[in-house]
Amino acid sequence: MKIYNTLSHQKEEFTPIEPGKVLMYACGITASGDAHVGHAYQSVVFDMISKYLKFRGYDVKYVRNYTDVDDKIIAKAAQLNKDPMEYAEYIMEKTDKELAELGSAKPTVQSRATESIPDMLQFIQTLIDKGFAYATPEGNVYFKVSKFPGYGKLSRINWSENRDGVRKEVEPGKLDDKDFALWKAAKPGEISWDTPWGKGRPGWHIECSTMAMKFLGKTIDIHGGGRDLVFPHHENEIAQSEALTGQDFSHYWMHNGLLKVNGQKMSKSLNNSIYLADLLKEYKSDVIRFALLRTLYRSDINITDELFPESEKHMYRFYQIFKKIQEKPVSGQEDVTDKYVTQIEQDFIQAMDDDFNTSELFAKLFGWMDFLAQELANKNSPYILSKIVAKLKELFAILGLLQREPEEFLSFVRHKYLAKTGLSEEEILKKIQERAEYKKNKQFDLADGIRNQLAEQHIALQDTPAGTVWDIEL
RNA sequence: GGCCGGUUGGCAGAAUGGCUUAUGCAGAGGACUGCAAAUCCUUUGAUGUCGGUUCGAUUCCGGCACCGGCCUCCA
Repeated sequence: MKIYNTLSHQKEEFTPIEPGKVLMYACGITASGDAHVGHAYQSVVFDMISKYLKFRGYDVKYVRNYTDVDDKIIAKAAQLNKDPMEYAEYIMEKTDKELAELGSAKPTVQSRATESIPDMLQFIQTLIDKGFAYATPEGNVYFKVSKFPGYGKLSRINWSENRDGVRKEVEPGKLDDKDFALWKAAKPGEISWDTPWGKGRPGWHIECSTMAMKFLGKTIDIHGGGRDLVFPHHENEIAQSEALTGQDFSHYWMHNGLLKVNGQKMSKSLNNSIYLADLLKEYKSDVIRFALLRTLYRSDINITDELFPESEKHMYRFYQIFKKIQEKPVSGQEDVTDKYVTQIEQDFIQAMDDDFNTSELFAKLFGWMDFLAQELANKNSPYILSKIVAKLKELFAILGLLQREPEEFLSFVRHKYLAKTGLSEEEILKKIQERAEYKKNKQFDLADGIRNQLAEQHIALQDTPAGTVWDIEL
């Protein structure tokens, strides 16, 4: 299988360090606020990757961290007049719940920065001993970037020609403005840990390197995160890790794209975030995951007003097809069905093996769904449709899609829209009865009047051989 | 200013040195229907620009234009 490696800027054949095993680390969330859809994207992408690798037979160890101490958390907690650790704890619990509802499995190890402080201190001390880092009288410890020749290999940043845009922030004791903090001295009253350099707390980058090595080893197979982390976070992780061990930190670097809202970058500073909790109130996880995975994981996604509704429409149709198949008496031939099922799995693997090409996969999914719909209409279908559905459910569990009871999904959506119209099911059924009378008397104008009136409220009436039924109009 | 990425039909979004450039939405036509809707079937429509390499380029290379990201907290 092929994986796009940010280090080489191209797709590479994936070869793990140890055959059959994958060591993967993905940078998670700083617990400084509610999770937004960007966090959801990262979680969905790496969840999918780890599940697919497992499906392909790898023994996957996937570590994902929470940053539970940093400037933002301290600032936010102070603003709320809360203890920073308690505040971080609250955010992490909330986020865990939301991500679970989103359908992302817990990583093999979910680590927290504050649980690995001694490991970080040792990491930093070794860097100092090796001459890669220095402590300042203020109690900060910086990594000496000029000592690490490979600096910039991930982000291809070129310091000698990159002076203009750099923030010239005064940090006393820092020898070179490209050096970055491994350890930060605590301001009076701030949360801190005792160290040989004074009271302080970790710099941002050190925790990921430390935890990746602690749980996975000196060299790992895949390291990932959002693309906004390439520089400086991942570049700095490489520098400090490889300075420490003298070996490659990670063989493959994978970065998911970023989210935009109506064409504008979504960021903390612009304050235009869409929060996961709000999204989950409105949409089932299938809808969100489908929307996020329709494009390649490396691409940016622009969230428009149509993105989630359109995705919901597709999922509604898919579950409707599944439901009809559920209700259909089972018939068909094993051998013919098995052949089709095998083909589905082959096509699935072919798309996913190509750097997790979910876009191509969904193109095929639409084809499979069309096929099911066709065969559903075919009275003499030679296929055992429920068996095909079972295979689709098995495969799409990897993406966290189509796992629900169809009726659960359908009625959720139906009731959501019904609530918006203010109509009850009883009222609609009454109107259908009323209209049936008009129809019987061939008073089509009056019958159509009722139908149009309901249509305005996005309730569609459908005259079927079995009578008139209603459905929401998405 | 530096680095990176992008520019595919009305929109979204894959792929590819030639064979029909996916898929979804929208549009068109049809089946079905009292008429519709839903559903199903069929279908129109695109590779920013200028050069180069090549028998042949949307695809490879280079210039240009435009857009975006990063260089500062960020998934």
